[in-house]
Amino acid sequence: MSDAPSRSIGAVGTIRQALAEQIGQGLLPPNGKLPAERRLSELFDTTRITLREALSQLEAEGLIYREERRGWFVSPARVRYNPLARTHFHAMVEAQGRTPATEVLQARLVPASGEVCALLALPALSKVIQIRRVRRIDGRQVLYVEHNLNPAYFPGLLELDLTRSLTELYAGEYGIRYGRVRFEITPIALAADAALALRAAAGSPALQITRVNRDQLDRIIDCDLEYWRHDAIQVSVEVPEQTE
Amino acid sequence: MSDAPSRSIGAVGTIRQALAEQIGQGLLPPNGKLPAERRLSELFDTTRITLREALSQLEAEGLIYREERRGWFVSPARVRYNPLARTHFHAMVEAQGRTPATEVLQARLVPASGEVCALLALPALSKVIQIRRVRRIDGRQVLYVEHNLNPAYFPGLLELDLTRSLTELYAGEYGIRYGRVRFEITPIALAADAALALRAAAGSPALQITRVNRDQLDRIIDCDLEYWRHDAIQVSVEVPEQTE
DNA sequence: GCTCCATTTTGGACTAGACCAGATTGACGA
DNA sequence: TCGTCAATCTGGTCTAGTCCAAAATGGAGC
Repeated sequence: MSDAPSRSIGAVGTIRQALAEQIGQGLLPPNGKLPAERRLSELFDTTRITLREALSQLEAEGLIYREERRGWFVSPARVRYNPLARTHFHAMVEAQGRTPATEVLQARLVPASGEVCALLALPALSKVIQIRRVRRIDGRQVLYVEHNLNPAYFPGLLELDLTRSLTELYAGEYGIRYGRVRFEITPIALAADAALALRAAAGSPALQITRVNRDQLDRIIDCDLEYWRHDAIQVSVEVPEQTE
Repeated sequence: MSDAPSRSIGAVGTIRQALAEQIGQGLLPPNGKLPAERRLSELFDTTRITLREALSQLEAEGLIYREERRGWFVSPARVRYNPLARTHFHAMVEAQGRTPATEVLQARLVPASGEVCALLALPALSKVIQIRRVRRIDGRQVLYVEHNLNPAYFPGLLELDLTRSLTELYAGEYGIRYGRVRFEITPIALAADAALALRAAAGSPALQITRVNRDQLDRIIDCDLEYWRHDAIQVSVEVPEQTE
């Protein structure tokens, strides 16, 4: 898009371009594993440190990703995500020709953290229903979510099948539909717990999306703390209509 | 927020925590420069490579940032940014008690790129008014923007003072106000041109925000390609009201 | 065919340097 | 006082390894 730098790009740049080109040509399929670091460093006739520097840059660009102690893989295309849309994860992913999956890690009633109390506008030390889940796209863990529900609106929810979409549960069991939404997006590094769930290295680049959801009566019903692998999504917000 | 890992965190982790703690305590002021890498590596009794690994992690977390060949600095607090709001950059920054500044790099009539044509819904090879600017907060370059305006709506704009807010120019000179907005947020690595303008290293983590703006008559008037230093902002979207 | 265990492979972390080029700085002269 | 230039400092890049622990693998035994 701009003029090419005339000066040499160095070994790291060479490796980066070579791998990027191979990926672009489709020679390395999405989610395919790259050769071992040692093998690649031989291939490019360099040290592992230099090679890893190049891999890190490709990771930052979102072309490849790493699974902790498991190796490097080619990033599939990003999924478009509109936090304002009321469709649930499965519908959104399937609409884009991909295969979603959800795994429940924990579901329990706990004292809310200070942050969550503030988001839900609850008094200090309130209890909330906390649900932790990992979401996959085409088998790859891309999203770690912590849902925090105001228990007043969802009696007996912990007895239900939480593998189902929460959106469906809300509507089917409680007659609650999503209304207004507020959300915040912050680029961060993955903390240990989220990293573990995503099979990523702690400190990996990620996108934190915090949502506060209201129902059709404008009551705050829950908040989600989402942690996305940074190469997995493209947030796309289209406001249907805007009133003055 | 979760249980601490019991196993040793290693040298990198130790350095990370030590620096994070010093920054948290305010011993290193925002935008203050860290000691030279060699000095820090002596201080922590390790090699520069290991030290740089720790600095990179802190960079990923958004605690520190780097200026190309100039050193490492402490990141100031993030600025909240609502891409749906119609306030301009200066107003937004000042409202948060910070000092904004804008610099115009280029302003000219050029053939639009394919991407820009698509965003503006213009036929191929259309000309657009391209304005490239760098925005600062408290002296630090945080945003590189490329505005692309449909020239049909802005005759003679290139003769005007472009240091002023575009929002003001639109309203004052052309009677055009912002209406509906669509935007996309993607975590990327900085390309060479944006990196240069932001005094960052090419490949640094960044947030790309692409906006397509319409006026009060719902005509597409321009699109912005924004590149933010990833530690500088927190995107915060509050939808005022939502119609079905 | 399946489980379990030992071996091998692989990524994670770290050491101890070197060389280069851009940025900073301070001394010198106009 | 100010601008120029040279010395110095500093980050950017790279070499050539080592040690460790987790993951993958493949074979033995049931």
